[in-house]
Amino acid sequence: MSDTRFDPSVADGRWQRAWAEAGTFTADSASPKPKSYILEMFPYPSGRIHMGHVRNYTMGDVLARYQKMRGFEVLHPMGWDAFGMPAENAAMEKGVHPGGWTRANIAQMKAQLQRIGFALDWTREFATCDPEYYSHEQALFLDLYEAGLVYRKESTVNWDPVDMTVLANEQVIDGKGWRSGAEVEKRKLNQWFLKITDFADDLLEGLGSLEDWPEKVRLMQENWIGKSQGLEFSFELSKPLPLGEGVGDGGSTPADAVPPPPAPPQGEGSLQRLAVYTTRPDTIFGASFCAIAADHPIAQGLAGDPAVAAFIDQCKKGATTAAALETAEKLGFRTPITAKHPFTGADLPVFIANFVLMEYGTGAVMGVPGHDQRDFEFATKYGLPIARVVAADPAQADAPFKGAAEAGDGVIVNSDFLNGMTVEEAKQAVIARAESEGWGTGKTVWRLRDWGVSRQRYWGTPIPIIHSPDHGPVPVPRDQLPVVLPEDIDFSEPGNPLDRHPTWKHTTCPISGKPALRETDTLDTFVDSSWYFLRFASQPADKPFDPEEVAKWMPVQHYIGGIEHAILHLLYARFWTRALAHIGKIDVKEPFAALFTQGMVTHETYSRIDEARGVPVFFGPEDVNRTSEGATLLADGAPVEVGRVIKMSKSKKNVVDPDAIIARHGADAVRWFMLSDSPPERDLPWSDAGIEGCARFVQRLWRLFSAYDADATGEDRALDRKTHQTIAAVAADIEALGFNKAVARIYELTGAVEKAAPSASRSAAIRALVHLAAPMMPHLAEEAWAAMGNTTLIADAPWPEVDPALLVDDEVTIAIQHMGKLRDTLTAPKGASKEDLEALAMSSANLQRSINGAPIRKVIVVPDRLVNIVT
RNA sequence: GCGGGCGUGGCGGAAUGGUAGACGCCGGGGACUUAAAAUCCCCUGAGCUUUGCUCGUGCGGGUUCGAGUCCCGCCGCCCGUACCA
Repeated sequence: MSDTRFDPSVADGRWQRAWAEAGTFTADSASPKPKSYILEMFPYPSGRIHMGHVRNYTMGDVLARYQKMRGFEVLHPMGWDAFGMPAENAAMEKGVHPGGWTRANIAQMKAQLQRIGFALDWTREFATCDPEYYSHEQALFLDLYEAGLVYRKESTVNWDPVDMTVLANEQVIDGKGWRSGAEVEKRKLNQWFLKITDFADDLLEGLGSLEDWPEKVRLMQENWIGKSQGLEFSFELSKPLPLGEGVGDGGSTPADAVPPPPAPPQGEGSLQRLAVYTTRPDTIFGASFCAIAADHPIAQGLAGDPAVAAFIDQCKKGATTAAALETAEKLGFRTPITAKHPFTGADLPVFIANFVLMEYGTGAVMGVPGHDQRDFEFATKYGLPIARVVAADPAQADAPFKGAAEAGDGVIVNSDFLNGMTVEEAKQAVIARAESEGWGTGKTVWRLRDWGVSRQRYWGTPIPIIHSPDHGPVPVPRDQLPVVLPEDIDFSEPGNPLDRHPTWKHTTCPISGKPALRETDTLDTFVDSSWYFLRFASQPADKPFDPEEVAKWMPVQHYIGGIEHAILHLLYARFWTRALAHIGKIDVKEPFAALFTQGMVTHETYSRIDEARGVPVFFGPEDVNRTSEGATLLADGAPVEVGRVIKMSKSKKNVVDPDAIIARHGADAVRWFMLSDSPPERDLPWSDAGIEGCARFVQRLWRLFSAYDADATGEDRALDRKTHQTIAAVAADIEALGFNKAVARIYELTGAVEKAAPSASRSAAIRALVHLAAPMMPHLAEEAWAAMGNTTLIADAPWPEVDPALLVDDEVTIAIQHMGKLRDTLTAPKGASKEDLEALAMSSANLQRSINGAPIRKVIVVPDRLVNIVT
């Protein structure tokens, strides 16, 4: 070892080739070893790997390499979530083919990933746009279709009339299409849906078993599923209402389509009853009005009145953000209709109200101002009675309200037969009464909607359905799969190119043989990512996966990705896994045993205010000279404002390109930086000083490794202890995903070894350090391992054994306190008796000075830790 | 509004109720060098009457021999979100 510098530009490539040639990270499902499946969320092939990817995959890589060293057969695959809109946008803007654009991006990003030296099993790589992948997806879709989990229905979508395309909710900005800027229209289209609601209860219940998921994600999913229990019942209306035009379901999109609300019971050509849903049937005696949504059939029926129509219009204009809703005023329109209270017979006024949503429950509510804050505000504004029906105790039955509704628990008052019951008892009593008298039923309502999977786009998995003139929608026969996307495609006009293609959609009915049309919609890309982890585990040619192979690897032991997928992707994958289990394809319900959501990579921003326009102009870090005092622009040497540390984004120009950093400092320095300092779930602020420090440490370790002397003799017990304690601690930290702490331990041991005199212990410590560094800085570790004369790969080496006897020190530092304040520290033998420790403490001059002769009332001794004297 | 998270040096952050600030970055001083880079050593929470003492983990209380950690009440920031009946 004569080289004084570690040269990553040579070493990185050397070891990356060595791993590839040896198949070091190829997972063998036939291995007798215990299995470990480590997975990071696969990337969309946008064209470039960014720092967020690097951080995400580095964490998974450390786990994968560590698990391998611990004797597991590790599956750590990588692939590409390759369908989706950006490819079509590129096709429209640059005239390239979406497939070609995607393939080129994949090639580029794969090369980038390989330069970072990730321990990936590239033999299992696939892209979701491979016909080999999506053909199996089509087969699974048909399996679910046959199991009755797929259905078709008319649903409203956001339609961009200029681009002639459907927009997701996120693509509608202020009511206009994000690309065209055109006013978005509501359109009704026949769309395919997956029955995720069949699994709502199971998906909710399953969250309880996911102990290694972040509490936050479980709560988000719980809220999204949104289970509530209550009573659905109907009021008799004072006068029948003629049915008007425009009765239909509310606005919705493919992503969260809304089934038509249960139609209120109807008389002949009229509405005689008003159905409402409440989670507080116990408060029914407090109802003083009813409120219906602006698009409720009754409101629509009254829309012939210009005043009603105007009010409905006003409701639709309201803002939808949470912040806006919070301050939005409750608005109502009093209709001439009244509703008869089922117990008191009182006539309650029926309002059209802006705070009632057609999409939830029945689109109508009973208003109980005393015990619902919205109803309280509404009643206050429109002078409606506010009755108390729940009180802290019966004596408070007529206590006044203090400016707000009381939604809490208590005892029922002013409520006839419910008086004296608890809230819970009264709920049950009212539901029982309603059911026995036939005017209502107990009901569970879910927020979760069925999953609309139709997309009017080219670059996705074709939905394997044929629309027959005689037999309606018919599944494509299995022997005709896959339905492959046509290559000759024209993006020169707006709209779905599949629909416009001259021949593709023309086929024959599988039943009658008569001419028929293919479904031209493609599947939501979330379908692609709902089962890719199964395909990684097993990829036979003739079917989506082999259940026995899948069983060897699943569930994923560590799933790592961004919090932005907390709901949709993770819920859909959980649903899809359950659906496959439901039809007997697999024997696992929860795909991801543990989930980890990593923080973002952030960077400070550099900007100047453009005087003319009054807006900030941002500069990239490469154009700025940053010192500890501030920052100046390289171009003119004048200062720029150093802004907050925020997520890297192109618009703020605070992006750092991984390739440039790797070229400069090597893969290991970047990997080390990704693991250092910040806890992995928190944001990681990128800084030049930080990466330079990491690059320095790589060299510092290299110098230490270069000083390795296999023949050194002599024992250094203290260093042996430090070594073994560090091995154990780093292992525990990695297993807990506390990478920043593992990094700190390695720094500590490095410092200790550097200071130690040559000995066999020191050489052993250096060997241990090479192993500890191997999962994090694999290129450096391999280079050092080879230089030490090994002909094997350290990636294949076992994690060092720990001698338990060396984990405990034989001397400990005892804190000497007086009244809980530190007065001295003394060393004592490990395991010294309480009496000895007390005597030792009393010998401390500092302690005696502090006590100053005061009588000792109590002595607290914590063995091996401290002595506290109380006076 | 609701739900979740966070608040510790100049910065990122450590700390099973038991020595607050591990480790890294920045900064200061020194060694080596003709010089620079690289490297190495020392210092680096504030203050004071400096063998030591006082203060100090967002604020105010409490529990405890002992609180960054537990409890109660506030404040601030971040993320999520659904006026869900």
